[in-house]
Amino acid sequence: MPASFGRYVRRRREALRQQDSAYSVRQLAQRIGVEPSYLSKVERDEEAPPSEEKIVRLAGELGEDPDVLLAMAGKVSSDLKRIILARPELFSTLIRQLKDLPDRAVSRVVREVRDGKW
Amino acid sequence: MPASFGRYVRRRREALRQQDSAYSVRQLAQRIGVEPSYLSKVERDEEAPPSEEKIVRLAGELGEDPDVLLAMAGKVSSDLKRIILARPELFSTLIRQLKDLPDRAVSRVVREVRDGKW
DNA sequence: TGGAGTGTGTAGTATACACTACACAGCATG
DNA sequence: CATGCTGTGTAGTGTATACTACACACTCCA
Repeated sequence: MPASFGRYVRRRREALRQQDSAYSVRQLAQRIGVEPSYLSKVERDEEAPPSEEKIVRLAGELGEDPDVLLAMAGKVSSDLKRIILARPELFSTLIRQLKDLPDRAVSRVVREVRDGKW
Repeated sequence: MPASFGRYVRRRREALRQQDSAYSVRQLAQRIGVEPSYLSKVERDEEAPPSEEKIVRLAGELGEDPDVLLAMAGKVSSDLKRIILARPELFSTLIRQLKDLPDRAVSRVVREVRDGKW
């Protein structure tokens, strides 16, 4: 099973808290715009992960990649969705083709596209 | 604006209905597993599109690409989601890179990956 | 002319999502 | 010893999702 969202957030927050008292549940909750008790429950996986917007803000505060944090919450960023929805046949085919390729191969595609004259 | 989900389904169903009386609201609804009145409202865009499962069955009945029909409903197939969620950094980067490339270029990537020795 | 099939209107429901509001106990420190 | 901060428990809320159940009017045709 993948590391749970809440557990992961709690670890990150507590790590930052060592250096910076601004990372209490209360203060962090305030900065991302939720109630402390809610964040507390989320961190203990007693509540489901919050909305995309809050997760993105959380990622910002924790210095994490929003896409990765969203993934831990089982969500795909809505901007990625929009890209796929704009050309569903193309992207569906491509993504399914890449499904079983190793990371190295996918990375290579990423690089080729970035550098390339496609 | 994109063709609405309901309108599109209705057109498809009515087209098939010309040749085959099995494409009444009632019969089609039964085959996909919903109430006729619900399908009727969906087709008139009075109700939001149904769940992924029903849309996939609908696509099957109408001879449409499930991914395309799902896209019209603003949904990304859950199996695609799972693929992305398994490797969020990689797929997020790739998809964003492909965002502004023309269809031709994306198709080319699709072909290269299909044929290629990646 | 009545029985089957057509689409549709009204009303209601169960579940999930994404939270808030408030209270409370424990610790620390000035 | 009280003030302030820590995390957390309980209860409730508004909105969306994804439908069902039933009834009604109309048309076709045997």
